[in-house]
Amino acid sequence: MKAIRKVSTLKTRTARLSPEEIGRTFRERGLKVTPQRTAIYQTLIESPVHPTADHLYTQVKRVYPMLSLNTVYHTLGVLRNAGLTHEVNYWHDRSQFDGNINPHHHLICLGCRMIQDLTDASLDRLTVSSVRRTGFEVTGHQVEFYGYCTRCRRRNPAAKRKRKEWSV
Amino acid sequence: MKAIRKVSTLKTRTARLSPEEIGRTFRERGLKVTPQRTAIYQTLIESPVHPTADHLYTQVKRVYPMLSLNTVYHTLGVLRNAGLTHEVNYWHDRSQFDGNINPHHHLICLGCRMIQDLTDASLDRLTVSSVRRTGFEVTGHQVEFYGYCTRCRRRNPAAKRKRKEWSV
DNA sequence: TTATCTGCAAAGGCTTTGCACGACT
DNA sequence: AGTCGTGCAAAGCCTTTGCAGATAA
Repeated sequence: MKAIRKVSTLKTRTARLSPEEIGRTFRERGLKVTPQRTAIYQTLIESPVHPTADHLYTQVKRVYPMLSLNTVYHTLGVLRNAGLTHEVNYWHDRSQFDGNINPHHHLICLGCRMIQDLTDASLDRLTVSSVRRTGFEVTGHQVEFYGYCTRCRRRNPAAKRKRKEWSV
Repeated sequence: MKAIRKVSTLKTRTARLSPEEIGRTFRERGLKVTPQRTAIYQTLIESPVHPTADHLYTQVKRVYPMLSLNTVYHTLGVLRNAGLTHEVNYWHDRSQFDGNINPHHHLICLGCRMIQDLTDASLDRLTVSSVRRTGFEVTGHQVEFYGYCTRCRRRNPAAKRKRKEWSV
């Protein structure tokens, strides 16, 4: 596989939605509309940095000084369950280690959290030409495939699957 | 880009090294050779599941009942600094959220931990044919490019870079 | 011998849970 | 009115730090 030549874009600023649009989004998904929740979501989608809970807390607290960190966590959980946000590092609750130091990729089961190595020379050669223009120096890359392993599929077919809190 | 047709392999069992080979590996890198360390590393590289610290602790404790969890963490840190292991989810110390729910990929700065969105239709279409044979049902995927952002490169050129504890 | 490793204990940081009050539908 | 959200507090979990004794080079 050669370098990817298709158009790709780096997003430096995300969507800006009005509070009204956010309220509509919430109601569509059956979420109550509150000022804190609206502010947290707005801050999240406008942030270019994939903020932490504490980051959002600090930002939104400027507008709502009574805000508690707990509410931020709770709200993020609600947004996640509603499919309005993803956790970038959703396995944050524990570190996992990989003794394979050769380039490789991962198959990640969303059911049982199993991570399996995938070796594929084509994936090893992925590049994105547009990145070079941005000044970002790429030193490596890795592809993650998400899904369900055989055992989890047997135990829990797609039809009856519940969205796990850590799913993407 | 079409489905990748090159040979790819799923690793179900990892390397098996003798204690002597492990000892040599350690000495080559200036690490002391101890029974616990050898056992932890051997368990790590033989594990197909990308174990957690606790997982390794439980396993190795069967052979060395006096083993402490602290030693496992310390050893993993040493192995990581020596380049003998990577942390799969090296941002485990905090959750980060992404308000962009469209398919996209990430540029991750190992210097400042910045995560930037990368939209690229070609990357969106990646598939690995060999996965289908294994019974793993892929529901999504994502590419992570690691490296250094412009600011970190200016502040800390490649030549003087120290390996951060969270680097891959 | 000397640097470093191990194990115990305690601390630290982030996240979740429980509960009462308040707000949204 | 009823359900759900918010804020405070406390607990929980994982990981790191500090230190004394033990071990490898």
